Amino acid sequence: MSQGESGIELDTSLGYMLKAAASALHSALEAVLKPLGMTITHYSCLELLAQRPGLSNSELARGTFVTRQSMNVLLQALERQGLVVRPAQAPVGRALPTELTDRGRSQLKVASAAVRRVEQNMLAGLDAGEQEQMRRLLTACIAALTEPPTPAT
Amino acid sequence: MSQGESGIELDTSLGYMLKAAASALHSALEAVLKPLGMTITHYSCLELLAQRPGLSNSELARGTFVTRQSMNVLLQALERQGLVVRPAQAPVGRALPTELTDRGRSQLKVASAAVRRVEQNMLAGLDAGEQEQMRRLLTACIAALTEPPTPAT
DNA sequence: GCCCGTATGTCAGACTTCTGACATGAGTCA
DNA sequence: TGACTCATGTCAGAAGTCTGACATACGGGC
Repeated sequence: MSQGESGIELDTSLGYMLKAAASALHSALEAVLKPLGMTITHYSCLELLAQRPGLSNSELARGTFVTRQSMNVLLQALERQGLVVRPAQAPVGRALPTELTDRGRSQLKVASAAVRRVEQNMLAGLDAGEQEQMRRLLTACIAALTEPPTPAT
Repeated sequence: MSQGESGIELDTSLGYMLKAAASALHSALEAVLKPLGMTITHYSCLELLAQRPGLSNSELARGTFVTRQSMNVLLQALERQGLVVRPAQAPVGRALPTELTDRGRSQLKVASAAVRRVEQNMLAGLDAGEQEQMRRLLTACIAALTEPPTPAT
């Protein structure tokens, strides 16, 4: 069980554990959203639009961690289903501000409740202090990965 | 900026932050592995085999968080490239124990070093205590998501 | 012994996301 | 004004992963 010290120790590697946690969350979300006829990206897009109405295709893509091409495909589907609307012409530049329809808002309401239950379940064993600590740690990781590779101080 | 209190607050949602962190890590890993001609799943498979030689297709799939069908496609490719080997016949049951070849080990060595650098960069701002705390928190989240949905105590 | 449930390996097709490419519009600067 | 850069929307094709299905092998209960 211990013959490869040159590699990364999977059982304690935070990178691996981060992937494991994200994967577990992904599966749990998929399980509750599937009965509602929604995918995770589908839900994420609606949730994002509810909190920040008028986001463009590219902005939605960044917020849901997919490419703008993928988001474009999804938005066209959501538009066909009457869940979101986009103006035929851009008011400024090329960006098309997207808005939720009543139908989109009502679908989101059900999904959002289900997602919130999953998140609360995930955090059931953590008190407020631990949750705040976790926010701190994740924020630090994101910043370190996003910012310049290795800024020599 | 604040008109939707019915949904999940994205800026503080640990579910969203978890996804953001995993996405940032994914991008960073992709960036260092691509020049080596490897994908993340490709690398994960090799790393897993280095630490636990003889894992079967299904076990590798679980360890890398993909389906066994996807892992099967990958394993066939790795076999063609001479990075892993599998016996033609199963020694017991149907499971085929997979092993790294010398070529696989040598490719992994380079990739593993690059991945370790990314992980260390991610954790650069965290001391040993904070890293241990993060392990605890992530483990708790995984357990809560994996175990029974909501066991009433 | 025999049936059944579970786990595995594998093939085939569909779906999702990605990469590559192109055109449009805004801003900067000479 | 004109050239350049950057961001955006969109189309087309490629790559990766998933779902569905089937055959095989082990183990338990009858």
